[in-house]
Amino acid sequence: MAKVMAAMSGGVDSSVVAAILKEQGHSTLGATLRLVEDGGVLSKEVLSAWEVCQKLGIPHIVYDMREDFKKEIIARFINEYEAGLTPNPCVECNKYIKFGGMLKKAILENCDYIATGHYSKVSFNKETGRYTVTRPKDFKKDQTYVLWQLSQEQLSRILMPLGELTKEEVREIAADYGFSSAGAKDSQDICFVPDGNYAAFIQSHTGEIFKKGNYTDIYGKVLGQHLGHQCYTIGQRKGLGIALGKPQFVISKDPLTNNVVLGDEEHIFKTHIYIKDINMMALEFPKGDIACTAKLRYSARDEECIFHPLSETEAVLEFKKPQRAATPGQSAVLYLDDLLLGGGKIVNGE
RNA sequence: GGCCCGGUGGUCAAGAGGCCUAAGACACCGCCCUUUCACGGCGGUAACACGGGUUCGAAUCCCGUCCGGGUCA
Repeated sequence: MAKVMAAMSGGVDSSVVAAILKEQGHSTLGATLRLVEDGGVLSKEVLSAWEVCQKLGIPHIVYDMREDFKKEIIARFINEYEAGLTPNPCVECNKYIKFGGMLKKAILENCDYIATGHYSKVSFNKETGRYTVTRPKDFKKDQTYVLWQLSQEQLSRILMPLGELTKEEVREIAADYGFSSAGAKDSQDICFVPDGNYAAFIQSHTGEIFKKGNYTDIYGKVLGQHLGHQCYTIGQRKGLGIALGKPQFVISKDPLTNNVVLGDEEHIFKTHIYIKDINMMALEFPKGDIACTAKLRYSARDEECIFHPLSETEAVLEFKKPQRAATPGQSAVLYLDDLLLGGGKIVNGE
């Protein structure tokens, strides 16, 4: 049996992970990360995780990773918005924090593995000699999208037991153990922006006050004023605060001129999406085209496309059907059926 | 100043005496969805500029006030 560190957020999923590991006979310890300025070491999340560990009779450790989180995640998040991009903080957090800093801590504790409550499967393919991620049993909860940046080294030390379970089953297990989180809601906004107002977060964090700018139509005609390009993302409809008689969507935005272009939804469908910073997981970086599927947002469906490599880190995705709102900064994640091939960051689409 | 138009919810806009306890669209708000930002689904708030008339009955007709726009010296 192995020694495993369970990443415990205090929620249902990670609590059940700890329970399963213990049940399987692994030498298990729970670990909770302090990432943001919150209720301190006695925050609700930490207490909940501690309580679960008490019930299971396993050790519980709290790691203070606020500095790393601030440097790697929050700073990057802010910089990307300022640059006119729409960041994916959860993807970065997995790469740098959960399977970065935390994995290092686990190794220091002589753990063989780190386990998380992601709904995804990790396995080793003997034929290719590579570790792979595949979609979970509960396809509705599929979280493979946020894992595309992980390296082989990281994957070799990761367990994701919830890949074999449905959310309902997880809740039942939690209830059986009497975990207080069993019935808790599982959705949330950006974890470091609890009220969901990321624009206010950036401004209070940097002391900056966003400059108002112009909404224009696709021909450049000024339609009205907006609150700063950072407040919008491609494809956005709600929250524009401007009445034009029909639904209007953000077509594009420019951080330099602070212009936000609005128009009909048809203008945001593109077939060719350029991506960069590609990480291939299930295979070596391909030399030629690959037919696969790709999804451009966490809660989007993956759609058929051809992956045309341009360099070792760049490619063009050519979709059969035009895709809605390919957004610079967001992740494009590639699949072959249920297998996560890898992914990249969207540069633009046309 | 004279004359002429027009003033309906946050915006645009139906309405031309009873069918209006006032349509619709967009916006806004709430809930759901969601480990990103978004999309989406469902629901909700909200108006006849003001004061007098006419009429059984007025957002709709008349008069005045106020406010816009135009026009004439």
